[in-house]
Amino acid sequence: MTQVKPMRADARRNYERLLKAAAEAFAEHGEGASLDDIAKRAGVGSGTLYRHFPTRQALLEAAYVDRIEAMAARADELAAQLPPGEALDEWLYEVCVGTVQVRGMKALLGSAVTDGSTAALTACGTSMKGAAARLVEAAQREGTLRADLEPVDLLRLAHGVATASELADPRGGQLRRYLSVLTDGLRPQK
Amino acid sequence: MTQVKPMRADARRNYERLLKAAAEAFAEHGEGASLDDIAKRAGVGSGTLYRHFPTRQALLEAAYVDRIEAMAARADELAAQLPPGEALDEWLYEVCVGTVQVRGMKALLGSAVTDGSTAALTACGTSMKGAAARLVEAAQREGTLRADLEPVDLLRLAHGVATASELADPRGGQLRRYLSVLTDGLRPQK
DNA sequence: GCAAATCCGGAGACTCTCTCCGTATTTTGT
DNA sequence: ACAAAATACGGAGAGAGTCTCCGGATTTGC
Repeated sequence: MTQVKPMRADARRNYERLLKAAAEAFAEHGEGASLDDIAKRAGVGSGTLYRHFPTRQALLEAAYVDRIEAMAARADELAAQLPPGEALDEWLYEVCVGTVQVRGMKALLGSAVTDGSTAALTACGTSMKGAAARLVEAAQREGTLRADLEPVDLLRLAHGVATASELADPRGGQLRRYLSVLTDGLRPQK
Repeated sequence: MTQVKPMRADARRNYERLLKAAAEAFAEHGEGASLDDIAKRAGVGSGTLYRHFPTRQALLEAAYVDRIEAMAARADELAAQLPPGEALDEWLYEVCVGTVQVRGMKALLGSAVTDGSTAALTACGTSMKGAAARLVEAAQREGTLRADLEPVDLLRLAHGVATASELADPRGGQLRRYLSVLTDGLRPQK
């Protein structure tokens, strides 16, 4: 699923530089980092940036695919070593931590689970939904997760908890407490 | 707690016009509406806008105080006609609906419950926290609400649920379902 | 090595925010 | 009623970003 035609050498070089510059800039200034500034850091014209990454989302995603894939992979690790319900809880926690700690991640994960967004069919959205689906199915089978929720619902709710926790403390000090409300609410009620 | 010195006549007139224009613009374009455009709609120079409302938050708050106060008052109405736990649930639902339906409200309520924000001590923040506090205390006394949550925590969590629900559907179609996860999680667990 | 294909750069047109200060309006004092 | 003092107005313009456009530079294929 790589380029049909391989990229021209200079194009590939600039692409890589942009990715590196973007990662730095997003880490430093958050999702709102200046795009022209990223181009400058990469030693590239702004036209080049916009050609490779037509939207901020596209750049954000390209800069963070690795982390996203790691998160998704982590779901299976947890599934292998914990009972389904606990695996899900722990995974949601880790997702929230990533959302809160990695600047720019929130916007990316948010748009990945936004219904109707053109970004809905992005790679990272697919990975995360897939990972969530595996945990969700197991937990529902086990009976420790309400049956009326789909994988994407959990991702959205986790996003909401991360948001709430940022209101209290940008560094996530309240995350565990807020998340526990969510995880309690995820259990089937008698 | 009105102006110490009464405002000059033209100042008051412009203030009112700005408020009306702002309400329209926020309703139309959301919290990000152009401020210069609001000034233009009001038939006023941009300097005048910034003099009356130094920040976007200030304008947002001034434009929506009424609604916020109504929300806060609604808490007491509900408390008077429902058992504490249900009153709280219903109030949270109404707050979320307002958050989702009234464009610009989300930003306002969000900053009102943000710790460390200078906006933390705004009038609307105070009203909402006060209203929440009354419901929370009653519900905790009754034993239908976890003891480890403060009023402001609930406002933040509601904000998170509203956010999650917007990811699914900007018109709030999933709000009830998502909120039910929160309200279930708010019960003390055995 | 050369033509064709591809990609680059950055000027520039827009949009938005926010400040500054000469000018205009209102209020006050008599 | 009128001048002086107090107060408020307005909009030009600086600054920061976004995003496009296309003449010119690079790379590739042969």
